[in-house]
Amino acid sequence: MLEKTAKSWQDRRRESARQEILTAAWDAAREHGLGAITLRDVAERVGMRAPSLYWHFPSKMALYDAMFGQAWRSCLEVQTDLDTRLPASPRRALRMDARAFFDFCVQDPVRHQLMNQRSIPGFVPSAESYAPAVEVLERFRRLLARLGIADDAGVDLYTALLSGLIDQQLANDPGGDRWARLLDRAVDMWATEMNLPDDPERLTEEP
Amino acid sequence: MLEKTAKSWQDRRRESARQEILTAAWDAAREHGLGAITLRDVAERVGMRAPSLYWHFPSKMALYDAMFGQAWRSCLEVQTDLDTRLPASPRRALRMDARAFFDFCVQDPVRHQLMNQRSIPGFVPSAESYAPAVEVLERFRRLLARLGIADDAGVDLYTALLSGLIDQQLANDPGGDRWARLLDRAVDMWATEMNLPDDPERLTEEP
DNA sequence: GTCTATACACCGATAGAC
DNA sequence: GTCTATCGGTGTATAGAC
Repeated sequence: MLEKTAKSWQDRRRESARQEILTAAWDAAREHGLGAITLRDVAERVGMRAPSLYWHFPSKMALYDAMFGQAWRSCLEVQTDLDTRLPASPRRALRMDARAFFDFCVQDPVRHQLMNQRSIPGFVPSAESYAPAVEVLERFRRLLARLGIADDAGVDLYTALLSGLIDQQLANDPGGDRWARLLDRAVDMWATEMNLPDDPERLTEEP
Repeated sequence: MLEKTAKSWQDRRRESARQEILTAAWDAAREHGLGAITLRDVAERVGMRAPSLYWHFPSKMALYDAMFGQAWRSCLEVQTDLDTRLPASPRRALRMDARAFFDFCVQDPVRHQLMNQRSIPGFVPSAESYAPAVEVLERFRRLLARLGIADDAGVDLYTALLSGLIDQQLANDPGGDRWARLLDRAVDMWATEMNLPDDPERLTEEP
């Protein structure tokens, strides 16, 4: 059992090196733009030469892929941490959930670009890196199911609304709150469209 | 007077060359991705060498900028052409207007990426190229004003909703209609939020 | 005026020495 | 593991052909 999970000294050292490279890559992306990362720049930030990175990552795309997975795993963690703290009121729970996702995305524009836009030509996330993204959406579906909403089209409408607010905020008012302050109103508008009861604590009950 | 507007033979020839290069650039972008355009590829498509492009465009960014302006001018043309054909019913007018914009964006993913996402590191549209984009939004504000809506926050909510539907359609169901078929429902949801009357032909009249 | 040839610095990636 | 050396390809500047 231990042999399976325990990591050797080499493995941990290797993992730490990978992590250092990833951090440097995020820094480079935030400084010069996601699509403007260069391996020479990343290598210099960790005190290496560019070819040495190839021992840790098989290609530049693999580096992007690791960043993608890291971002979505971080997002999933934020969302699951929220599960225990959601209020009983459906609308208030929705508002808090939306706010958490909105803030997470707006907080790091470059991360959001990698997570939610296909802007790197030729980059396609691996199944492993994509898994936490699927899990985030699945978790949200379960939340809605608990609120009595199982309308798939309604969920699609919600994702469009939320991602639209995030994109507009980042594209047209970065650092501001012009769309951030519309979030509650948007969620309520959608909740009304979904026939979610207005305020009471209890969930809707189908006849 | 004629001297002012008429174009010399050289000007027209130059304009035609620029247009040929732009078309080749669009082709290259659709084939390899917007951010993966190379000047050598574009030049080859028009039967030139890469450095020759520099007589027509001062830089690669200027090429992107011309494409950006072309895309938004085309979008503005589609929208203004619509003005004369909008139905009297506010909701039906809104639905038709939204559909025209949605279709225009979804019809060409690469064009949409250039118009509405900041995915090319270092590219910032010039004031001249940005002007028709502003005009499209202004025209929409005027349309809403005619419908009795002057709520700026409401307009922001609308742009978020519409752009969100477009992005989701392109990102998660390219070539399909999973979000396209939600468009009317979304517009109606927003119209209700804006207290737009349900069906009658006449516009709302403020006291 | 319109384009080509040449050149340069930088890119991702590979081979092989240590 | 990390290095040096190197490859083909990139955007771009410039000199000069016609």
